[in-house]
Amino acid sequence: MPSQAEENYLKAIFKLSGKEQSSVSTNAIAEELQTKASSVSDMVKKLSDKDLINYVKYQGVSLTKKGLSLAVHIVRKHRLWEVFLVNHLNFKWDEVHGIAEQLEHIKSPELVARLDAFLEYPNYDPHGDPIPNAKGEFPKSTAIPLSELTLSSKGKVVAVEMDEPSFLKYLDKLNISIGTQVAVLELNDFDNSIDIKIDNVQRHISLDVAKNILVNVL
Amino acid sequence: MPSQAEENYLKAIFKLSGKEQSSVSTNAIAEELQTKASSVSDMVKKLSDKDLINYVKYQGVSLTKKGLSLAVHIVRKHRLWEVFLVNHLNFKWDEVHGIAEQLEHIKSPELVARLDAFLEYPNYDPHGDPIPNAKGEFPKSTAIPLSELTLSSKGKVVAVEMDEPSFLKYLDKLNISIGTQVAVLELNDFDNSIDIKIDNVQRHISLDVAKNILVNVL
DNA sequence: ATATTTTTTTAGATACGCCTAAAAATTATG
DNA sequence: CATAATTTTTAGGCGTATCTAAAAAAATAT
Repeated sequence: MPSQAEENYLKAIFKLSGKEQSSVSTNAIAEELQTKASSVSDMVKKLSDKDLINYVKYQGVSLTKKGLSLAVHIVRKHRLWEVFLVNHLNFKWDEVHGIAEQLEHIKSPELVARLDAFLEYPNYDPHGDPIPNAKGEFPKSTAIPLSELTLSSKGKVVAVEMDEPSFLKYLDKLNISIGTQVAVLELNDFDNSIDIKIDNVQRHISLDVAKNILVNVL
Repeated sequence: MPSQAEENYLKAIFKLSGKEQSSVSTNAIAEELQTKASSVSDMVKKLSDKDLINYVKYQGVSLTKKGLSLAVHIVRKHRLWEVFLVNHLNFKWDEVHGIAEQLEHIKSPELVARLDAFLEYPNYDPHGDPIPNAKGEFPKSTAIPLSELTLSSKGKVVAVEMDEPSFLKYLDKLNISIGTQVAVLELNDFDNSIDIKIDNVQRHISLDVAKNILVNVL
């Protein structure tokens, strides 16, 4: 049974690997987990011994089948708990990440199954992130980053890809939440910022922000 | 902030101290936590340094005000989660202890407050154990062990004082649950066992079992 | 292609929480 | 009350997870 620290490493590697599950560097993991590269080197050796990651010295790491399955299951628990916190305990979307980080380590398959049922098998968490099912399969998505919308096209916000409370509060201020419709008014070449219309109000957002907002093209 | 291990020690000391919060021996703690006396000696020193327990070598330990407050708060979390698991996730009363042992260590005062509200401020957990409020105050109780009922008196089961699944399943088999009415038919002096009537069926229970069932005299 | 910079690993240390074995203190017994 | 039995503590060790500092490897630049 993986320790809490091990689980956090697996989750970080999963997150950093992205869709293509590409190789991840020691430094990137250290940055993600706010720790030192030397600590990562140590841990990576252990995870490799346990056959949870593929690791060749100086060449980064990737998850094995076993490691991937574990990582996905932790993500599943994290997101299910977030749904519970927001939908049933009335937390706001920017308040739940830290608590879910703790809850995701609770070990009880039965609990996960019953929580999932209690929540009525949600497909997305409060940030619009997909929740893998018990088999580890993610719901299909056709969402693209807002930053890739073309001029004068429209989109509906379906997810945000950053959990930092400050970012989420910023979106609240802009009146952007899951379901919000946006229209692209202007693409500014010089800094790649975008002018958008929300609820008939014009807003200006940076590339960094636009990259972290996922939309379905309308 | 106390570690998970420290919290478990505080909880064990609280439990063993009983109502009068009397002094607890190293060995008793080791037994309760299924660990070695030497480990307890180590930990007890640390908790004493942190001013969470009173500790004089070779003379057992007791909780300080600070330690007591922490212990009560952990008990509060444990029991609130048990209510959630049974009332909302449909677990049976013998299935929740282990899961609650994990959940009780989640650190978020806001979560506890909201969970409490969601559960509608319960006073008792699924085993009938009292749930302290946010201030750490326990609901008053006039319950006594079934073993202290007098001949031909009646009582209503309000709590059971043992979490072991095997014990709880045994009670299920006897048709004893919270709310069950029992009448004392016979007190057997030789082994202190008791004959009781439940739902018009006669049952025979040992002193050990009777001690762990709390009743209100009717 | 050699030197410099960056990344990664190793070496050695620390805190935590546990263990076994042995010593010390306390309690029980003849 | 002295000796035996029990309880508790200490001493020393181990695994986990972290760190700093130094060495090694890889990537970059001149």
